[in-house]
Amino acid sequence: MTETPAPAPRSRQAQKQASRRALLDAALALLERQNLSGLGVREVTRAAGLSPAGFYRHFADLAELGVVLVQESLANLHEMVRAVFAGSGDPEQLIDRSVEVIDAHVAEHAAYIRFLARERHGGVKPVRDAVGAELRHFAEELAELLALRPELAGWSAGDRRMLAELYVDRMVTTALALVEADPAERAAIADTVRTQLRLINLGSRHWKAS
Amino acid sequence: MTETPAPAPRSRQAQKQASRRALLDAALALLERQNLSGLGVREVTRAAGLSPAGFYRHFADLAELGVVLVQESLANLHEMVRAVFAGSGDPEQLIDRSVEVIDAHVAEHAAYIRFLARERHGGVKPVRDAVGAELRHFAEELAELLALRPELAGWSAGDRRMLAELYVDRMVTTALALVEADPAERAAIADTVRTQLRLINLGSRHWKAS
DNA sequence: TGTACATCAGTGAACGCGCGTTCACTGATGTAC
DNA sequence: TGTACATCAGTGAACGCGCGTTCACTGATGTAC
Repeated sequence: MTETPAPAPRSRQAQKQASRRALLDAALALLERQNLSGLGVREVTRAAGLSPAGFYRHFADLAELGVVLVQESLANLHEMVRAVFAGSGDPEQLIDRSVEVIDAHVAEHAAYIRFLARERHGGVKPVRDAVGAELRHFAEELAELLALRPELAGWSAGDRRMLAELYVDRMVTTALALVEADPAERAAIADTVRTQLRLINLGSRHWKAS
Repeated sequence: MTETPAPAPRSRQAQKQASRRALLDAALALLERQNLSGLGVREVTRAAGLSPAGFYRHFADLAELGVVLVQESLANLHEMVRAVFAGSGDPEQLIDRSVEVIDAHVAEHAAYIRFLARERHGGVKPVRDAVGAELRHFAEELAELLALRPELAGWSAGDRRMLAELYVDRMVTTALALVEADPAERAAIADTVRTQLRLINLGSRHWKAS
């Protein structure tokens, strides 16, 4: 019989980080099946392997934990959209690439997407506000990227912003639809959104800035 | 001193209806500030003026009550959209009228709209499914109405459905944005969606059915 | 019209339960000398 | 390197509380004769 190795001593900081991570992960997993407002402190600590009181070493309450999850959910969104726009410039290719990226992102981070869908209009105000602020920020970023595109030269800032919101909204809705769909439906959803984005692109090509 | 009039005797049926209505209204009011999954039976009966046990004379649980609220939320949607399409045919006027109707509807039924927003992706499956089914039904109805429009003659059923989903989605998102906005922002939101719908309309005019 | 019985929406008390939060504590990690 | 003290993440017990649900009941409404 081999001996169980003595537990490697961990720095206090690293140990605390690990517990915090465990709480966040446990909460995220539990939130796949319920709302944040239905979640309990004891439920989370039980799943994370801590005592109930341990929770308060990391967060004042579940809303605070929720806001952290919102930030994590949207953290890599910005690099994603920049990556899409960095490539070749044909709008058709851009649309295809966007949909691919969304599809891959949803597959990889399903729990985060579901969480955002639940809490975007959910009953916990600080979390709801955090989601709203992040999405607005995201639309701004997209509007800036649209300003660089030759086919939109001469558009007013307001019109660019309007178009950015239209795109963001379509993408968000698609992500939510994908995460709740069974695998068989996903290809059809992706097809539909591709067509819709093409139609929007067609409209913007014929748009006359007022 | 005038006498308090003796309480008018109510039929049992009418009395039961009134209690049921009180439960639904109390729940709807409470749901403006929280999720269905955070709502309690005792909380609802307290607000409705019944004893906790009284709840079970009307509903098996809160999910059942929630499904009824979903149906009520969307009940007059269909006549609304038919009324919009029944009028004069110019697409621009149609867009203006649609936005006006949404705006008025949101103002009048804010609590129902907020409820739908919360529970569309919420943690109570029967309710979530009910919302999804109703919105799908709504998109189908719109697709049928689009089939009658001369400017879309020759479109495939699939493309009409795609366009209907795009419109429905934009309208739903707008309704949710309006209900959460303060009055000062509402005009700007309505302006933005009008512009977006015009752009989509422009795209569909140049759409070549494949 | 009057009387005797049936119905059933709503009650109030009771149950066991899991909740959020607090508290003094423990013991491993970290630090000063 | 060794020793004495400080820190503080995590514990376990305790608290009071409101919850969902059940139950036998009450009394007004409804019905049969």
